[in-house]
Amino acid sequence: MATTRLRARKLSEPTIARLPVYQRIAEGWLRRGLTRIDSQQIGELAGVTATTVRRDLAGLGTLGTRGAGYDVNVLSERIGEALGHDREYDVVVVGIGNLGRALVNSSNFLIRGAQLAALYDVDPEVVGTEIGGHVVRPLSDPMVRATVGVICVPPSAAQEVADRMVSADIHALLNFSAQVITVPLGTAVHYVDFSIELQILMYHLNNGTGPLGGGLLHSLGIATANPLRSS
Amino acid sequence: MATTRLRARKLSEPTIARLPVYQRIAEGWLRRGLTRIDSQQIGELAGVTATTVRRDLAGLGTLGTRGAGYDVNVLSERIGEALGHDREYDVVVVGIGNLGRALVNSSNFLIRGAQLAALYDVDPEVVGTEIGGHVVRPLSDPMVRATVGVICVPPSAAQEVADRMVSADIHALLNFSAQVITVPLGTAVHYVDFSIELQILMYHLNNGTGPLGGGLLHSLGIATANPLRSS
DNA sequence: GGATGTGAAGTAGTTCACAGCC
DNA sequence: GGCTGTGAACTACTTCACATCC
Repeated sequence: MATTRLRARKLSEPTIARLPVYQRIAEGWLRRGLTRIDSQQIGELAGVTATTVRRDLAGLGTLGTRGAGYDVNVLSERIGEALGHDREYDVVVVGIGNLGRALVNSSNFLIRGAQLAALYDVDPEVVGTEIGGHVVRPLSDPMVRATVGVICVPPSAAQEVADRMVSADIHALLNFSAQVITVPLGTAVHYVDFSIELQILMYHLNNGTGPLGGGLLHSLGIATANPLRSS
Repeated sequence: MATTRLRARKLSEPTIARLPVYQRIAEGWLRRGLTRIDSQQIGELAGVTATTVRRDLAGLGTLGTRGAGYDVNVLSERIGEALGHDREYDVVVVGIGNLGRALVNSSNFLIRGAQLAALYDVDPEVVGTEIGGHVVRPLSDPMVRATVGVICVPPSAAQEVADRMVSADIHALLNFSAQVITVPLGTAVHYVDFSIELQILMYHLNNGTGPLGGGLLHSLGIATANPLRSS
């Protein structure tokens, strides 16, 4: 076997969450014409220590050069490989309100192998309109084949939409509704909840602790989302 | 000193991120007319173990009843206190595109003490229109007094907006733009990045690991956002 | 010289297992 | 009997410190 492919050393969950940030930083430097970066610089931009950066990157194999840091091109490429960006992921979005529209139109959402497969909504005003190069379909239509389902509907409709997606053999859901949903084992649900971020910020404001207070040098920010398992 | 008020046992970061979820669960039961819940049930709904739930809640003082679980009313109230929901937080939102609109109109964003103070945008088409009961102001206007600033502008404008907010004495920022920003020490920045959630999902899809694979019983979901410190 | 990559140490968070109370 | 609250054990992640290589 070649030594290059399949270095599937399994990455830790915190590492996986940081890699996209490092990649974005690398691309930023690339755009500005810079070719090398060191762990110290990445760390400052990402808000973590240089050691953490090095350990995270070491998990992808040897990709730095002792004494000279990392080549931003190599860096970006290897992170992409590790995260599986060389594959294509078909994404369906259900619920084309402001949020759904924001996601579809964002230059930052459907990237890195993720491509839009279809849009659905129930509102007759919205169905038939074209957004992001796709005509919005009625939710009553059969659901197209896809790998990832994005739920942007009001809480009351979230479970039903999730059920439809699971029936359509979609086993990775991104749920933006403030609604805990239940799915069969083997289906992954990631929750994105803006209000939780806000609440965490409020807690720290209220307590003078954490990222706010003067104390800490590297204010490690906090992530949120919430998981679920099946019944 | 009284034993009740100011049980400021400092909570761990993961705990803080889970409390809003527990609270939402409690309110869901309340709405359905149920009055008691146990750690097992909360855990199943939140996607964590019962032990974790109990340890999290123990941090708020004694609020359960041995043998009988938790009173959902008390639960919701105490979590609210712990997170500082009894105070009011003025929020300004800059960038009233689809995302800004989605946030302001969401029934889930400006809750629990957070209240909208002002909206800003640069687009003359948008300035002057009314959204969520507030007239959108031009960004050139002086920034109102507020506790939290929400950044929903394109990446290229993010740093400038952040600078404006910091000048206006806003020290807690929620950044939805895919742009790493720099702020003085003492200012907290939380990043919300949809694409990172999607990328984490893609990683797991690609590796059959984590929340997806059959193995784990409680698929612990993963949070994202990213922190930063100053220069 | 300078920055990576990594054993070893330290810290934080989770899970076990059970005593304590209703 | 049942479920909470918690010391003790364990696991995971981070940080230190330095040998290693360019």
